[in-house]
Amino acid sequence: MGLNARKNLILKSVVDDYIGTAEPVGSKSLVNKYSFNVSPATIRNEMAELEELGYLEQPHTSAGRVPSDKGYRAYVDHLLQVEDLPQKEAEVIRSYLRENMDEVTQLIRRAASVLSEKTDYTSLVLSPQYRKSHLKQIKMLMIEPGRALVVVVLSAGVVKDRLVRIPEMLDAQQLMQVASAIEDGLSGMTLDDITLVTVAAAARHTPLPESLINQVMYEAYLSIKQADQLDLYLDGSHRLLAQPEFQDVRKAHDFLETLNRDKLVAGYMSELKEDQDISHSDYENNEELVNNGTHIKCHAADDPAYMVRIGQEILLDGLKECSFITTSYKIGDTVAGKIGVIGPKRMAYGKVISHINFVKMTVNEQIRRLANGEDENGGIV
Amino acid sequence: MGLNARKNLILKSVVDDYIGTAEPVGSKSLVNKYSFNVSPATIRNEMAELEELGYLEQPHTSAGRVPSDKGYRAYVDHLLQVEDLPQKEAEVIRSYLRENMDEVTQLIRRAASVLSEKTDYTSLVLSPQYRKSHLKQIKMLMIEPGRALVVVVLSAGVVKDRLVRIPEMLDAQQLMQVASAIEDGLSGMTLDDITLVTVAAAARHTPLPESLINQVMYEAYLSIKQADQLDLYLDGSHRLLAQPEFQDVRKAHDFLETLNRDKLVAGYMSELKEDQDISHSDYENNEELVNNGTHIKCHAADDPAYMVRIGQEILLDGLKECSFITTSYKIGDTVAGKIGVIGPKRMAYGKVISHINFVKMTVNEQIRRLANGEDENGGIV
DNA sequence: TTTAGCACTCGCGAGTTGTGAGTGCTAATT
DNA sequence: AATTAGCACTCACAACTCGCGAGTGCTAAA
Repeated sequence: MGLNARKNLILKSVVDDYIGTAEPVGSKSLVNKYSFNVSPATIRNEMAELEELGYLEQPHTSAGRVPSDKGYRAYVDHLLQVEDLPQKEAEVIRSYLRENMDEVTQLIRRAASVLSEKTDYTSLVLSPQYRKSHLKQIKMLMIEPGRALVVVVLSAGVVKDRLVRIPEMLDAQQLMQVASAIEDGLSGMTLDDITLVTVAAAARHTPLPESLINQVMYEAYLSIKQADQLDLYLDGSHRLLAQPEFQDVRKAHDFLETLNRDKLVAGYMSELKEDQDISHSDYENNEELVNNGTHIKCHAADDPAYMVRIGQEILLDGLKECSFITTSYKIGDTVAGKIGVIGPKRMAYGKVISHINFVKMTVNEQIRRLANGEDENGGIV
Repeated sequence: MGLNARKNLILKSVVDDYIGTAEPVGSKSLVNKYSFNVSPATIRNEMAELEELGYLEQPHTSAGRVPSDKGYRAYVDHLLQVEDLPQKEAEVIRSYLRENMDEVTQLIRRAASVLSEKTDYTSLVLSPQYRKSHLKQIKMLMIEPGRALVVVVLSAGVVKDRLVRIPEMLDAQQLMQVASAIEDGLSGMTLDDITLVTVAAAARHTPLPESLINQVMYEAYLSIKQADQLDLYLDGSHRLLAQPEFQDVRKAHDFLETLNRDKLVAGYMSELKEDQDISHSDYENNEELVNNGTHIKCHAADDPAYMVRIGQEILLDGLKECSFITTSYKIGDTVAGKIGVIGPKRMAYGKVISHINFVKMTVNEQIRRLANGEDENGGIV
């Protein structure tokens, strides 16, 4: 199932053109715009074959042709060369992500915002998952009788906290005792491994009566568990309404409705795996195209590793008319959240990928900075 | 500029009908549906007069008529009787807002979500503003050398915190010293009154060298200032796309674009005043309608106090085709955030108002519970 | 004051037609 | 064998017409 060079070129041109115009592209206009040195008739024959092979489809007889999901897939996997971001653009983004930045949450929000703005599509950012992180500290701070702040510090250098109620008769001294008992018992464990039982066991190493401890212990447990809650940040959801494929309000409605179901989307995103099928195949130098039609390719060259889902490959119902490009950012070694851009299948893949890669790199860099306590200019404070 | 009883009835019927159908309503269908005991011709004459007075308008000659902003205003101010929520519906909402609730933020989010779902419009909830609250405590908790958590406790019983960097050489002991010096100097002041100067003055009551203190002091200041940051929660923005007035994608786009500008919308909402012009006027018992055409009425009977902005009265550009109903909820005595529903001008005012009132009451109630440490069933823990 | 009657208006949907960009097929050309 | 000119055909789309229906305002009679 290989394609010759000319078919590749035609396929690429069709996709490029369709990305630009959103109009079915025909043989004649193709010849005009891309200065092939063959006649429209030849292109026609080739296009007919491409259609037979499943890379193109016709909305109706005697309109031009439109890429199929498979066509987009081939385009993304083999025909697209991703360029680096222009220096100037890169600088703008970098400085926006550096300025006055002191919390991971804020960084992530800005990443979403800048991605959406620069690509003109909708961006999605998933907060990091801490399930595999280790608990480093757990402190409890008395706010007033009956209320305390539980502070959970994780190995990745991340701090989460939560306001809780505690028994009125517990004083600050006693609260600290319980907290440090729990900390002693749990520190070093991963969040996944901490259960109500382990917390209870740890808390029991205290001279205080159980009646006092129980509630504190339970709240501590909840606070720890809450630390790895997934948050989703969405930005620029209005932008897709400007795309011609969403002129139909019903589609726009369904799209937005799906996106607004945070938990569903967050769950889906967190399940996405990058390390799927990285066989670069024997495709090379635009000479031959190999595609088994189902595999999802991922560019694993470590740094610019992104993943593209096209159309039906997206398992969320309202988004099957879209393409979704994601990549992971890291806190520490393993903990990672995801950054993504969603747009029409007809999206400007090259542009989006280069932006998403750059944002991912900058976010990683910046997170490292925040953790190491460097200031905005890279020096140590 | 009074209206007689029949004109009022006609106006009310027109608005009711238009709310239901989104179609211009004509004299004949009006007579059919609402069993007036006069002929269409009479209604026509009355409607013509209502148009002359500015309460109705015609999209084009020989279509039916549609309420003008002024018409909606009269409807809302004088013709609408707001009913209480059915017991059953109320119970559903109340239990949803009570279940597993332990943070104000979570409560507010749920309030937005339930409001949007039950009304089928878009809801907006503004976090409380703490500018007038007093600082009660400020604690600093050492996380690791060079990093600390600043915890700010306000009079309303609200706790905010923020992760900051501090000089590496500062130890836990010293950090506490600085923190308690600042707390001593500032506690009792309102957030509005705290400035960099007052913080600096407070921090100076410490034996530590200035070089160490300065950064800590500055971070403390920022943390305090950040505590009264406005947050906006938006829910159900897709729902308005189902309304016929947003079939035009451009309108939908503009609407969403405006709503997505959090800071703009939050700023606008926070400026909204309820205590504007409460002259109930001499209108009574559907006998006479008085309206100066510009004033914005507000129902100030303390508990169900809401405010309605219609069309042009909304000062945000993308929302001038909408109506916006807001009310305030309270934390403690003075600190308040806002709850709002935005929909087409043709919105089901009665339904929305009764929902918003109930949600507001329940939120108030629930906040009191959270602050007093009562559990979900109303008992003391 | 109300209403019947009437001429008038105008959006809307259905039907018609022309145009243009596209197609596939075939036969001639390279 | 691959390419291309030529041609008949298809089909979405925009423009136009036309009739219908629901609405109007006005006038004159009840």
